[in-house]
This record gives sequence, C-alpha cells and structure tokens, in this order.
Amino acid sequence: MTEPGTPIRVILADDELLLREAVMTLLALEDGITVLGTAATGAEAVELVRKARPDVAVLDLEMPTQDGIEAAAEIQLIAPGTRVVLLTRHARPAVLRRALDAGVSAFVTKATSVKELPSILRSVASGGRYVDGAVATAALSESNCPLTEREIDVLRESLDGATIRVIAERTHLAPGTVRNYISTAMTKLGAANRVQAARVAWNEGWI
Amino acid sequence: MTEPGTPIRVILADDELLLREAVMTLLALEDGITVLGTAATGAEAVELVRKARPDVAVLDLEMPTQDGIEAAAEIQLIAPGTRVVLLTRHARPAVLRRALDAGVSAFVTKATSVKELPSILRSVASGGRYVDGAVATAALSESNCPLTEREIDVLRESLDGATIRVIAERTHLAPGTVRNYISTAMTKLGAANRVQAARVAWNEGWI
DNA sequence: CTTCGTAGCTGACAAATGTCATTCCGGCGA
DNA sequence: TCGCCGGAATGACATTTGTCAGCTACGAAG
Repeated sequence: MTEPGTPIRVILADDELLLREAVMTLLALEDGITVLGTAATGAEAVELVRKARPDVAVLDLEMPTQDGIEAAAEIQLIAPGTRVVLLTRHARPAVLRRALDAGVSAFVTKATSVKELPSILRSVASGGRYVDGAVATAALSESNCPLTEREIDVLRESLDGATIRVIAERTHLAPGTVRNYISTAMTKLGAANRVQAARVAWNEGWI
Repeated sequence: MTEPGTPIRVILADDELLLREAVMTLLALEDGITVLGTAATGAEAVELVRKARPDVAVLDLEMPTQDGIEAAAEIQLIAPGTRVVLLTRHARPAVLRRALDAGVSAFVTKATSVKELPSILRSVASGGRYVDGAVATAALSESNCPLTEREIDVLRESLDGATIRVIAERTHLAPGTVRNYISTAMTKLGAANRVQAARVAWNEGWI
C-alpha cells in the first residue's frame, strides 16, 4: 500500500482537544509519520479525509455528529485507500464486531501506550490489521451473550428511559411483546427493571 | 509558594494510559516542570502524593477506586502544600462547585489546549487559581437550576435505575415522599419518567 | 406429515409508579 | 402574634410495568 521510505500520511479525530493535540504532537515527532490535520467531530473527520486523502485515519469512537464507526463506514465509501484505526475508551466486544463490519483496520483502546501507536500505524498502512489484545480475548470469551436479537433491540431502545409504548413504536412490535422481551431479558440478567437490565447489558458490551 | 527558578514538581493521574503518557511526555519537555510520576487510579494518586510531595497534582475527575474530587480532598489532608488541578471531560457546573469545596486550585476541561497547561500549572504553583472559562460562565448563568435540594438527591439516586423503595432507604425518606419529589422534578424537567428526568438533569449538570 | 422451537401476539393479574389533595410542622417576615 | 412557605409525610387513585399462561404462524428437523 505505502512504499517503504515514504512517510505515512495520517489524520487524527477526537473530540477532546487535550488528547488530540498531545497525541498529534507526539506522532508528528515520529520519523516516517506526517500528520495532515485533526478533526473534532465525525463530520469534520470525513471532510478532512475527502480533502487530504490520508493513508491512515485515527478516529475516536465517541464523537459528536457521527461516531467513529459511522465515520469509518463513510470513509470506506469516499476514500477506499484510507485505512481506519478506531480509538475507543472502553473495550466492548460488541463494538469491536460493529467496527470490523464497518471495515475498520485496527481497534485500539485508550489504555494503549503512545509508544505503540507508530508501529500500529505503520502496520495498518502496509495493509495489516490490529486488534487490542484485551478486547480480542474478551470478544472470544464473551461471545456467550445470553440475549436474543429482539431482546437486544428492545434493551437498546430502553437505554434512554423510553416508555414501553415508545419502544414498541420504535421497534415496530406490540407493547405486550416488548414487555415480554424485557421481562425475559431482566431474568436473564438478574435485573429488577428494564433500566438496570439495559445498564448491565451495556456494561457487558452486549448492546 | 514555589520560588522562581526552582522547577515545579508535578504528578499526573488519569485512568487512560494514552492521555496520561502523552500529556506527561509533553509536560516533561517543558522548561521548569518536573514530572515526578503518574497514577492510574485515585488511590494510586494519593499514595504517590504521600511519597513524592509534589507542588501540583493534576487529577482526572473520572478514575476508578476514588474520583478526582475524593482524591483531592484526601490530598488536602495529607499534603496541604500540594495544589490540585482537576481535569474533567465534561464541564458541569455542579461538579465545579463540589471541586471548589474540596479545595481544588484549578478546574480544567479536556477541551483545553496542552499549550495552556504549563502556564496554568505555574500559576497554581505560585498560589493562583484557575477555572476554565466556559465552565465559569456556565456556572454563573446556569445557576437557574429549577430543582430543590431533595429533588436533586432523589434524582441522583435514581440514575442507576434503583427502585423507589431503594431510593427511599438511601435518602432516609418515606417512599411516598420520594415519589412526590420525583413527580415534581419530572414536571419541572418535562420528563415522562424518573429515568428521563435523571438523564436531563445529568446532562444539564444539575446532579 | 408430525413435531418441535422460535418469533410474535394477547389477555389477565399483581406490583410498582406517577399524580393529586391534604396534613403537619418549623421557620420567617409582616 | 399571625400568616405564609417549604420540607416531609400520608392516602387514594389511575397508569404503567413486570409476570405468566396461552395462542398463532412458520420453518427446520424427524
């Protein structure tokens, strides 16, 4: 993909200026890496990729307007040559799966050392893939999510405290059916109500 | 507090290795600043302060075992000479108030530029105070929190989906009273249930 | 073809929740 | 001193929610 000797051209997107600047500065000091620019939102990142055509785009997962995965999917369309490195705060197996589906080349948590970043970027730029070790093992072992598809849908919709009627509308199900799914999910997760169930499932990375 | 010419001795605590390392590296490059060490949890930070006796301790708000404010309060006790700079992700006026009560000398968000950090540290080390501009104005203008003390207590307890009985026990109130407070809070915030009310209040920085 | 499992739905019931009117009590200003 | 207000509580009530049993439809396995 990138010939040896040619510097890797990188952009960096994160909504926290402190982290963005700090990492950018350190990456820029690195031999063989050129930082073309930074972005604070998903939309900005996509726009920057469109203009600058970097080899690698490092995207934070949690960003305003568009999260890292949505931005990654869009980047695949408009700049197939750009590899995406997804940066995330919490390592959640379900997110890893969505990220890989979106065509992300590397999955890195913020518990990674800055010193490892350059080699990850180089590896990705030359066509490699990288998945954070802890997340990878978690993804393998924690595939035993006890929830069914619909239970996950319903729980996800109830994360923001929506009422059952609203959840029913959003999932195109009957209210009674929603209550049944919530009920089974609650017993599976040992929760006292749907809010707690949603929290548990979220923490486990299942929704 | 610190004589001119003497380097400022700093420690840095944040649970994200990436940010911790990156900021530490950049601070260490700065003239007149010595980084004595870093910590990943509140407890580690307190322990590090006890041993190293830094001039300034930069603490992230969100950390395991002890959040930055709890750690700051403890540091005031064991090392009164150490000034605390609180670093936070989201600028929330209520948190600012709690932080100032805990004796924090500076309140900085992660939307701050790394370049501003050294001057903030210097100012704090010489006895000054600093509050992030956006947060300060927000704290002044957003003093119009419509909730009363008890409503805030009750909403805070219901953030994790606790049942009314549990909230009543935790707040030492009668269940009916809890429901009344929740009800008034919900109407004030225009929410359909206590979960939404808690979310709204949280986003506004009121709890 | 029958059986089984699963998705989806319904209805009934009990418990939890939200709403409202009302009461009691300790300040606090007029 | 009186009256008003905010905190706390109670009781009654309607609504929402969680539980449970049972129904239909449909595809896969037997």
